[in-house]
Amino acid sequence: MAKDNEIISLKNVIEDNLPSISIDIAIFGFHENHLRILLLKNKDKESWTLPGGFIGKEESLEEAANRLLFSRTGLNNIFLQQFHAFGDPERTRINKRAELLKEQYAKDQYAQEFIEWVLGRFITIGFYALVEFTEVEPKHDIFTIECRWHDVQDLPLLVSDHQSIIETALKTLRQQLNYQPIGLSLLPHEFTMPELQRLYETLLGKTLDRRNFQRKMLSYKILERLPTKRKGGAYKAPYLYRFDKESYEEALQNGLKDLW
Amino acid sequence: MAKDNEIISLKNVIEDNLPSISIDIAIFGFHENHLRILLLKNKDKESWTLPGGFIGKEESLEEAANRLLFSRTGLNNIFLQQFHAFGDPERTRINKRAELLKEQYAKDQYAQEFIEWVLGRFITIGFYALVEFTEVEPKHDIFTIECRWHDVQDLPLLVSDHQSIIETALKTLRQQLNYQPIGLSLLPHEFTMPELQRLYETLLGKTLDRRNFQRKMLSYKILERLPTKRKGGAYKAPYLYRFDKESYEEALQNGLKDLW
DNA sequence: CCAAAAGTGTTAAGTGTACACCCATGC
DNA sequence: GCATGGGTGTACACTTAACACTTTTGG
Repeated sequence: MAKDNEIISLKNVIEDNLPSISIDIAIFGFHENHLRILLLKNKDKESWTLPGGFIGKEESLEEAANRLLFSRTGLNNIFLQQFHAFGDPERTRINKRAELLKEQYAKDQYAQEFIEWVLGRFITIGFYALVEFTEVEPKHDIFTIECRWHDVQDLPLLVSDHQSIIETALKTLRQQLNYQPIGLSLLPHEFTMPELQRLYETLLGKTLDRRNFQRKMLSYKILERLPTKRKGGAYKAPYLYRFDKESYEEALQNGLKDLW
Repeated sequence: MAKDNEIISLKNVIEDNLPSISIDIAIFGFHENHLRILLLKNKDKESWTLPGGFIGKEESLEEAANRLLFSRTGLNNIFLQQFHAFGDPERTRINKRAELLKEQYAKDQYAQEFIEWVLGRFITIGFYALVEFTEVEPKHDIFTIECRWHDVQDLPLLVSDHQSIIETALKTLRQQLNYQPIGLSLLPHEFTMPELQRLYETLLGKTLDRRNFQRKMLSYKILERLPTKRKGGAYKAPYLYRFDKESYEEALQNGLKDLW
């Protein structure tokens, strides 16, 4: 049975949001040389869902996306960008999440209204976000039972067209590698050159020459080499770097002369 | 006063389409070394509007965009691609088109319903289309009094955020020059190298070296030189070329190694 | 001292840029 | 023949790609 505040929030969903339109966000993080994506586990315990939600009647798309991103990660001021609208009429024809809710809240009038609303056709605006992996505190919502990272190479069963949304997001991410501050967004403030290289290699799906990578990266003049080195690891200690945000964004205006 | 079929069509607009979402299309053509865009003149005789419309309840975004494109140009199978969703809550706060209609159809119940519907907030999915200028037969709709080409360098007053939609479309067009069959879509089947160069120069907003342009273009192996030359003009007759569609699309997979 | 990783240097091959030259056409 | 535009060739600068060598660290 729904708790009071859940009932109220379900009722408000219809009143406060635009109909027929939703937002889904592919939230990417980078950890241990793997690109990860934040997913929510549905109550059916089988399928997973992209974080997402609806657009307030007085909210812009970007405001809504930032609000939704914050509610899953606890983060603000994150790189977030829309990349595609998904509007196949079949995409929300079967909505398992809502069907299950319908049974669960069978005696609840507001919930039933909500379920009818949410079972209708939706067009979703896909966003992708890039976050620093370690800063995220995943939080699931009332429709789901878990929120955690998945390797993009090893995705679980996803509802509706979310698999395809993720694939499009990844494709966009790769295409924009030289036009968006992707390194700055996915890595911690301080990182080593090999770490940056692993990120590029992961995103591009191929290995790069260590020496040429370093030279090219430095030639962009967007990195600041710090006096400290990373101690503790075996072998020679690598320098630490930090992005010079200003130079980075300036350089991205024309794109980092392509590329590998 | 509205004619019968207009009343019916207004009523059907609400019943047949998704609420809160629209489509606007920036239709580009290239003629006499100028990039043009197809615009509709509103009944106020002052402002212009992008071609657009709504999405049928069983239609995909692409189907809707193609239907709308056909209704303004008479063309099918045209290069058409979504590029951005515009969702500022202010963007449709003032809708002159609907306000004028409201007066005009004051005694008409269906029209009033329609006007209320259309005055609400809309999120619009922006598409851009590339057409062969000479093949288009511009047709205006019942909300407008004229449909004609405008030079993108010399745009008239536009409603709402349509100016900004056009600017975003142009920016996207330039960015995708090496990744989409833009030449093939905007030029006639047969064209000369200088004509192709003018197109690139216009899109990029800068002049290119004639000789290097030719060499680079030919190096892509996407052009077929025809035995005939363009007669009639003054001076030396240039060769005619035609895109090899298959090679072109294959080459675009990896992008035409950049670029000018 | 050795292995492994990081930093720097060198060079040949390839690409881009700027320009010189020749060809075709109309007047 | 000359002005104009179209087609081809070439030299040079610069970038890229491949690889050698040196330095640092833990064991």
